[in-house]
Amino acid sequence: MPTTTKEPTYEIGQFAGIVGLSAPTIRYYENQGLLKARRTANGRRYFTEQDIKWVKFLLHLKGTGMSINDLKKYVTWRAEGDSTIPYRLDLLKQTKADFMEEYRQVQHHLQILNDKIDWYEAKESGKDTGKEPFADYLKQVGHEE
Amino acid sequence: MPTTTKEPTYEIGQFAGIVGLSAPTIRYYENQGLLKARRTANGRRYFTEQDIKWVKFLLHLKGTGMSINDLKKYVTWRAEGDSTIPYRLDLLKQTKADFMEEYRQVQHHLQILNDKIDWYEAKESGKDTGKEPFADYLKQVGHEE
DNA sequence: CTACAACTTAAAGTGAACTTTAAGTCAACT
DNA sequence: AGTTGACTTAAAGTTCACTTTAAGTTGTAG
Repeated sequence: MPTTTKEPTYEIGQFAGIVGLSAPTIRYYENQGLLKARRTANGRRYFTEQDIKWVKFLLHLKGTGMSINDLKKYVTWRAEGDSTIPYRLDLLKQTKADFMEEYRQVQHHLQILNDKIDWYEAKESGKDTGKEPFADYLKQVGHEE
Repeated sequence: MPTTTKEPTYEIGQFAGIVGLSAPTIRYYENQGLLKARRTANGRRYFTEQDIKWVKFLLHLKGTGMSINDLKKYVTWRAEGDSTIPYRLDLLKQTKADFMEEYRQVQHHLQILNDKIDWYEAKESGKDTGKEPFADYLKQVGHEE
C-alpha cells in the first residue's frame, strides 16, 4: 500500500499569500533570478514546499539588510557550487557586520526616542497637576549627542 | 570684563559636515520644513549650535523609522504649541511600537543569518578535515520558519 | 457555453529620499 | 583684479524595490 502522498504545489497567487508577498513581487523576484518557478504544460508557474522554504530564507536574509542585489550575488554563487562558499560566507559575514553596526546606532536612536516620550509624558502629567518643576528636568534630558 | 563669547555660526557646507549630511540634503530638509535657516544679508544660510542639536535630534527620530513625512507632522505640531503635545506623543509612541515590532522580527532574521554563517563555517572546516558528519547537522539547521 | 477570476507578458509608473545639473552670485586669497 | 571654491535657485534625474497597466490566455463554476 503506497502511502506516497504527492507534494502539494501552488499557483503564484496562493504561493504569494503563503510567503507574504504579492504575485507581481514573486514574478519580479523570478526575473531577478532569486528563484526559479516550474511551469505547467500551459505555461503557468507552480511552486512547491521547497520553494516556500527558499523564499522564506531569502526574506530572512533580506530582513537583515541584504539588498536584492546582494541576494542576487548570493544566489548566483550558490548556483555555481561549493567553490564559491568562501564568497558567500564573506557576503553573509559582511551583512552581519553591517547589521551589527546599524543595530548599535539604532539602539541609541531608540534611547533618544524613549527619553523624548518620557519627557512628553512628564510634561503632560505636569500640566494636569498644575505644578511645573520641569524646566530643570527639561535641560537634563536635552539630548546631548 | 565681558566674557560674552559670540556663538559660532556655520555656513551650509560646514553645518552639513557637522551633522553628517550633504549640503543639498540640508536644503532639501529646509524645503520640507524640517528646519529653518537664518540668512546673512546676502541671502546665505547660516546655522547655530541649536540647529546642530535640532538636526541631530531629527536624525535620531529618523533612525527609529520615522519617515520625512512623519517628521514633518511632528515639526508642524511642535510649531503649533503645547496643545498638540498629545498628537506628538501619540506619533512618538506609535513610532516606538512599530520600531519594537520591527525589532522583534529583525532579531529572528539575525538568528537565521547567524545559523547560516555557522553552517557555512562548519562546512568549510569540514572540507579541510576530510570528514563529513554534516549531513545531519545540515538538516538540523534547515531553517524551519 | 458563458462568465469570471486567476493566470501570462512586457513595459511603464510609483514613492521615498535624496542627488545632480545648470546657471548664476559671492567671498577670500594672491 | 582675477581665479577659485562655496554659496544661491529651480528643476530634473537617480536608485531601490516594487506596483500598476494593458492586452491577452486559461481554468472552473453555474
